[in-house]
Amino acid sequence: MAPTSSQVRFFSSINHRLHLQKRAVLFWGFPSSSKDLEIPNENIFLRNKEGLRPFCSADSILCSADSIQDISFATELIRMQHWSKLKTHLKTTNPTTLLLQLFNSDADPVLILRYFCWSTKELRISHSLVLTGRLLDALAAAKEYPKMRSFLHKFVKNESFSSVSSVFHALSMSSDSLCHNSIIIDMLMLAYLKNMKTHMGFEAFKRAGDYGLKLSVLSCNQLLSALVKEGKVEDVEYVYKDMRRRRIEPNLISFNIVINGLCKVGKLNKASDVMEDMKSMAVLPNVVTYNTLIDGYCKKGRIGKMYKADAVFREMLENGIFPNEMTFNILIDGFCKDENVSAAMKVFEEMETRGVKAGVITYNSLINGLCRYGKLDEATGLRDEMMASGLKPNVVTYNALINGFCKKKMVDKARELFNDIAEQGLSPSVITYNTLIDAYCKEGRMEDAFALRNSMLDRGVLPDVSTYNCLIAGLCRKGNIKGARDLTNDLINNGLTADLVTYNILIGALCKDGQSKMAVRLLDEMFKVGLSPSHVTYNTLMDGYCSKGNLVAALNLRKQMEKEKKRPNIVTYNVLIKGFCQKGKLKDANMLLNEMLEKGLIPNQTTYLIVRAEMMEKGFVPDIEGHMYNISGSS
DNA sequence: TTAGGGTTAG
Repeated sequence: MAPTSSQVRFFSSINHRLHLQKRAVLFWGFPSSSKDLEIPNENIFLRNKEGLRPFCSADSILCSADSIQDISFATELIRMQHWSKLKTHLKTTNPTTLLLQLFNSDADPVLILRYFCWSTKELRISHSLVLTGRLLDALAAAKEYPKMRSFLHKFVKNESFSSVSSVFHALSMSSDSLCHNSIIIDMLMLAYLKNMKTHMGFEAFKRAGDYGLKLSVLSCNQLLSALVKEGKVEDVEYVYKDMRRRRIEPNLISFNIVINGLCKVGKLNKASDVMEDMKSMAVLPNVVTYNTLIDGYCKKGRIGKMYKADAVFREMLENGIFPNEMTFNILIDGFCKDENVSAAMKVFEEMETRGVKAGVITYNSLINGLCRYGKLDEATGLRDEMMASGLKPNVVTYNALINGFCKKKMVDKARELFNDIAEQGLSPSVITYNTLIDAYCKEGRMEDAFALRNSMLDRGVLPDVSTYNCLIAGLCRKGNIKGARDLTNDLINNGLTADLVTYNILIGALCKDGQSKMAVRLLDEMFKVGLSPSHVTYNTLMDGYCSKGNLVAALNLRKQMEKEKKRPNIVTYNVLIKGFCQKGKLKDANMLLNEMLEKGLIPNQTTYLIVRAEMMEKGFVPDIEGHMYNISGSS
């Protein structure tokens, strides 16, 4: 069989490509030794005087009567799955040559696939990427899509060394059908995504564009969704723009995913823009779109966020989209977290007016809101109301209540609720344990805390990094820094990773102990392990330096913080103002106070207390007359 | 293939 025109086109640069291929080790299977990594020569086309000619061509294989008999015999063995007989047959025939013969004889692609997989597994043969591409092309031509999917899934799962670029390269060598290659790459991208190899899926998306292959919206949506879950919103924006450039029309789901991604990182204006985009493309926002945007404003909005969330809700109603339970849950939770439980209760009433039934999550949000502000009787009452309406509290309901009692320092009452959980046929979650463990630690009852940690192990609930953080913080409060360090090592030995909170706790403890230098070492360590220090980290360290009177070091940290694109917040100013006041530098403190106000930061109760205690009592009148109203905050 | 609730650090 002569090479096709595309093969000729391709193989005009075969020598160069083969050289590259050998260097890049392009295989789909499992090499068992370095020897297996050598390129098999069955695929090599040799240059002769006439031009290009396959080494294993029709002349050399299929024109001999023996070969035809051989291939029919082998095909039959594969069809019957007589593998031991085929193994005997292969003592005289190279397995890869047989594969080529199967391709050239136009055998049923499903049979070729069967042989391909068997020879990979049983004979430990690593078929080249090009041959694998050829198999996929044959399967695509036969529209054997489920088989392709399952093959690609296994390939991606087992393949640990083939780069995305090598796969594309090989595919361009093995098939000249844009249509088949598009289908193959579309499925390959999905396989990467399903195997949690999002970065490879993203690369496949980009390369598909370079190669002019068309991807489906469905697969692009999966990519967008995976990127959102990994928090890679810049990549989400790239894919979204590129989809439009490549004329892959985004559908409602694509828009919803993109809006969600943007909302999750607080890019609310961009999210609104995307909503306008979709309208201009005649894709009308649905209840999910509105819920996503409302939730974005609730969770990531700044000043007046609930006003904006409510405005989006009203717009939704005007556009004739009916809110569902989730819409109300989002608003209720938003108002509760905005310290406005009464507004949340109004939404709860509106929900009923509009005929939307409250669910467990609705009650949980309200109960949690009430608990956060110490309204335990109302919270418990709502739990009873919930049960009366036929809804069964779940572990989240209990966690909210337990947390409420713990915050009110009623730990024994919280423990009673904890015991109720099992009676109700529910199981405490790791969060239930963490909440109680933290409460014990805060009361200094370390023995009870550790006993609870042990009992969770007995019940098969694995402690997570938060469990350790609560205990580490407990030990630090007792001044037991060594114990805290040991427990941190224990955390690591148990296969967990210290997180931002762990570092903040340890840094705080070291600062409190006067060991600011050691604390800064931990800050450096954070960068090394790829953790980004937060406001809490910097503020804690600055507080440590200020307590030691080292204002220069504290101000340097503020500079470093700003370099890291962290704008000083209210706590930063409170820490610095307190530091300057304690050093008697009241004018500097006052300058900081004004700077804070100029930046639009509204001083809180702590600021007020510092100013009153440190400045006014020393006879210094802060230059903030017009702002005193703000400073007293609640006045 | 898209949207909601509970824990830890200043």
